[in-house]
Amino acid sequence: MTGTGEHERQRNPRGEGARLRGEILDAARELLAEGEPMTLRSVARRAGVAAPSIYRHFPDVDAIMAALADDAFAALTDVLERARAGGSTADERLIALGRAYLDEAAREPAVYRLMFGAQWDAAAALDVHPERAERFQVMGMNAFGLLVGAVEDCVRAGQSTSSDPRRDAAALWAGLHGLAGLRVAASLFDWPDGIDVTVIRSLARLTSR
Amino acid sequence: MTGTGEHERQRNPRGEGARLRGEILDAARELLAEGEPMTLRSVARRAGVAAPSIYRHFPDVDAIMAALADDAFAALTDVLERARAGGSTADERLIALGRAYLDEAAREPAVYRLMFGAQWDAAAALDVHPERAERFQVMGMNAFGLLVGAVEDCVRAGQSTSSDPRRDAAALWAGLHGLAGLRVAASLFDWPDGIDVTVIRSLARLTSR
DNA sequence: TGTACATCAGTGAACGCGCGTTCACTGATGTAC
DNA sequence: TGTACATCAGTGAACGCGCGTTCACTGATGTAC
Repeated sequence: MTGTGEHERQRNPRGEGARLRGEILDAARELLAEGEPMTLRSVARRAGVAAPSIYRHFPDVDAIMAALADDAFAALTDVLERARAGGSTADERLIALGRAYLDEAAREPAVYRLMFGAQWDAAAALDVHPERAERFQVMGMNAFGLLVGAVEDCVRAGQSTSSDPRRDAAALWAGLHGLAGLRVAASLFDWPDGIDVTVIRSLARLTSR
Repeated sequence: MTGTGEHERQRNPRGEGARLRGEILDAARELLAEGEPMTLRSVARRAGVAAPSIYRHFPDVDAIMAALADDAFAALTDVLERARAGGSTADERLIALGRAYLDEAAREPAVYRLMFGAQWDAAAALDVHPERAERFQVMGMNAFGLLVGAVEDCVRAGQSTSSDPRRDAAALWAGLHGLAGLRVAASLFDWPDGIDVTVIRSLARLTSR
């Protein structure tokens, strides 16, 4: 009994030290989701581990946040790619893509904010961690490429009047990002039903229905 | 000489103690703009004042942030109202309105994030400071009302095909919010020229040009 | 006109706390001989 | 098969620091008599 009543953590067996890494990330995600302050010590506490143990896996708290964002970018890209695969028509697929984006953002709003919330200013991050900033940019562009492709597909199928898919995909990205953010920030606002489809259809210039 | 080389602060004359309140807010705005940590002591330092002096004007740091947001909401509403007054046609006025929103957000992104960035979760804030949360909601709705009105004006003038101005104004709000946020967060992204007008025209369903 | 006093704006020192970081360590477990 | 040793996963105590908050205070200035 250590006095706190919490479960005694079992030390990981020999080859599996990396397991704690995952537990640290889970703990950080929990704190983020609960709006609790994220400090090295709070993460360690939540993970049920002494503070110095964090250093075996991360140089500092920022590295934990970066790892969280990395995972989240991968998950977002994955979700979007799967959404693009479903649906029978181009416009259905584009709408599914947009909704998947919104769902993924809503699933863990705090993590989404970490990715796109300008918590770490892009320009500043480029100075401090150029490789990290570049990786995020690449992952962001991959996701954006899926949007452009989906709009182009709709144009090709005669379901969008877009004359500049890249431009309209950028507008769509802004619309999705704004909707994702405002739905959290202005949760008391009475959002019209189907506002997500309204935004997607308008910005992608879909014609059907 | 106090050793730091900074200007010696002149104490305010008798009736003007409230002056420091403004200086504290300015200091907080500066720190926010620079991305510096905002603590009671850092604000006091920036204002050139001893830490306890803050208490004469604010009970805690959150109250300073709330005052900042209050001012910013007032400024936003003001800017939007003035934008609505200019322009000769309804659609010109709506576009001016949208651009004014974006300009105001870009002027002090950190303050804008304070207003709409879900830094303080609306639902939680409602528990802790009901009157503050309610005031923000009212001010947000005032600003939103201007958007709805501008879309309605365009419909009346035959310049928008919107059949549901409230819905389309909500979509427009999301688009503006997203554009404002992403332009800061993804500043390295190559945003197409005139993306702001593209978003406004699409979401407000403007017909002209 | 002079003076005692109240008020006002702001201070300096002190406190306890949680933080990040360091250090030498512990003790279980796999490995070499 | 037994045993010494290296490695690995994680710890506990300690440090200096900046934080929020309290307290009794200072000293200038307006006000009452």
